Amino acid sequence: MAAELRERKRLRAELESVMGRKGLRSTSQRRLILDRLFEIGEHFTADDLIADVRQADSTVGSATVYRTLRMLVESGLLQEHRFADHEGTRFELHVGDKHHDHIICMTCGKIREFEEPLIEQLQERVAEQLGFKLQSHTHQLYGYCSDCTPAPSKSRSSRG
Amino acid sequence: MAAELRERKRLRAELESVMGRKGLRSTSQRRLILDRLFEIGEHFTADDLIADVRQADSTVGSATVYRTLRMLVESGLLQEHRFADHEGTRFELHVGDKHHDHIICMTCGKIREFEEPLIEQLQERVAEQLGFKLQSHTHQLYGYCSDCTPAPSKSRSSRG
DNA sequence: TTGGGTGCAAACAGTTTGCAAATTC
DNA sequence: GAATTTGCAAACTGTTTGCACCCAA
Repeated sequence: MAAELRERKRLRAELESVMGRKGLRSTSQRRLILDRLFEIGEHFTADDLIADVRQADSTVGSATVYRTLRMLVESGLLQEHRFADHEGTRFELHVGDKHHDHIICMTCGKIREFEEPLIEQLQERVAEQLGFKLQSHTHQLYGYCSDCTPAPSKSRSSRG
Repeated sequence: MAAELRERKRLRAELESVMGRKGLRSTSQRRLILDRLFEIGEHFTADDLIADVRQADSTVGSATVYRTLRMLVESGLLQEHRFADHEGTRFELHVGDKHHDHIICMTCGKIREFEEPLIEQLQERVAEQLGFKLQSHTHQLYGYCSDCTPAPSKSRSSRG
């Protein structure tokens, strides 16, 4: 969609301004990393991004990519996720105030997003009942997508 | 509660039987690890357990504890959690079919449990709508408990 | 010119693994 | 006695850090 493209441009502009304000410099590495990152889009790992960046410039060090990722997370432009139990951290562009959670296929690893305002409401209520001021949450569903049959055995129960 | 004690005994018995069936042996290390694990109860890390076990027997190797933990997770007796983004894995006894999720205080780290059947229902519906067969989920809320004031700055948005 | 940024290699945390010796069945 | 389990140390994965050099502002 065109809206998404516009959104990306806005994000990039916003980022430039954030970096400017913080006195962070615009280097060729950072520009390249951002290009690739906006291209990949969603749910990539640091390794994914490193490989991708190195295809364009094999001299970029992984530390630079890690440092840039951390900077972007701290600037609020990226979100970190730790999906299924032993995968590494995955990153995702944090677009405006829009919020969604994820459902992940246990066979093929496909990740779909969902929004459910009712769940969010209930979360507020639960927090309130326990005397907490809710700030954020993580919520992932795991299952089998329509393309995948359940793995033969290994029944799984929910983990909260 | 007495019910909990009974439940522990049942769990232990169940475990013995599972181990028996799998041809796993009952060693002094495993018995000690189980004792301490049932004592600690919930939301402990591998390190917590290792320290605790070593207080009783300083010769137990950490590999043994890790191996035992993995065995217990695979037997379905323990659940693994990865709470806030950069903490290590935490373990919890998996009691029967009872299920709960967690809310974590961002200041003091306190963990409270909650159950919300409506949320579980909505999760089913969401999965169905996306063509997934739901198998499990992780769901954590983050906020400030009644004993803790919000940290001065650092506003946080939700992460799914 | 000067502070931030870079690549490299080493450090790091948490966890797993190879192996010879010890233990359980 | 055969097979499993152990402790140790080394390996491994994902990530961070120290440092000398480099470069954008």
